[in-house]
Amino acid sequence: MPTRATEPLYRIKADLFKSLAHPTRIQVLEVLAATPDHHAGVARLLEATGCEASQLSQHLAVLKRAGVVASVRSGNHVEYRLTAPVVAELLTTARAFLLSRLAGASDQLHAAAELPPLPGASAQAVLDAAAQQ
Amino acid sequence: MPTRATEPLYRIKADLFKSLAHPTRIQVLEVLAATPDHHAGVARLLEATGCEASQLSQHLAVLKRAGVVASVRSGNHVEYRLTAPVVAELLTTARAFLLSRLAGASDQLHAAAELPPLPGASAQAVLDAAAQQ
DNA sequence: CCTTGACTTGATGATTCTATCAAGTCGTCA
DNA sequence: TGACGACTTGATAGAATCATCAAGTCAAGG
Repeated sequence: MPTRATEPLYRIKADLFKSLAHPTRIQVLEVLAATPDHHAGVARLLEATGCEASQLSQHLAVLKRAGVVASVRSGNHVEYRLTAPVVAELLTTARAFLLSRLAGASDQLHAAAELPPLPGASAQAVLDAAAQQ
Repeated sequence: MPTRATEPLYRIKADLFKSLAHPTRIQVLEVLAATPDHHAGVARLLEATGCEASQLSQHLAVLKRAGVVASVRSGNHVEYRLTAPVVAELLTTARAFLLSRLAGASDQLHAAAELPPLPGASAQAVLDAAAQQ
């Protein structure tokens, strides 16, 4: 039970976003979301983030406390996994927003300059390009 | 241009989530997302959040810096709006996760106790009930 | 003009987060 | 069993965030 039942939803939601509000933790979730079964070992996360073991461990603890990931000990090492596929959706939605913001800003600039957008620089093109990774 | 182009995406994403990581800011976004055209005046936000004007203003500034909302001055008062509909989607996805977590926890408890779930307490039922608000 | 209302901006102490380093746990293998 | 590897936990100094209060801007209305 990661949260108290008596807390209002907007507070719980804020805590969820707070658990995502760090670059290293985003990197971790991106790695997990990128694997077919949404899990990975600590070693994999260590090399992906390039940070110190204890630091990674603390960030993983934050994600675990938030109920975003869960861990399983497998012999001498530990595997982490997303607790729900919708977590990956959260990341892709965030990316969609960021890309729409870039595209929107670009469109705004072009509109302000009263020039047609460059070929391959439209909002859709940006999204298409990004979809390839 | 809310962010530098040279920053890696995971850092930009973390900054986005950081801008959402406060109860008052979530309340603001919920109010905006709940209106048909995704905008509302400061007075409306003030009464919805119940916080002091200067405090609200600072939270609005955070959201604006993150590019999540934009403001328009209309005579003597100011209107805020979501910069993109996908922001609302971010909130509903977060809620979907929280609900799936509750439902999942409930299912786990039932499984652990080796008892059948109560009628109306399944994951789907929780989601259905929540969909009504 | 100048006052008043609606917001925003600045400054400051208190709380919370983060990175670093030391120490601890828990399996495995010699 | 006892040393090593893989992680986790604790402690602490430094950085960032937040709430509060004072002061500032800006557009109507008198």
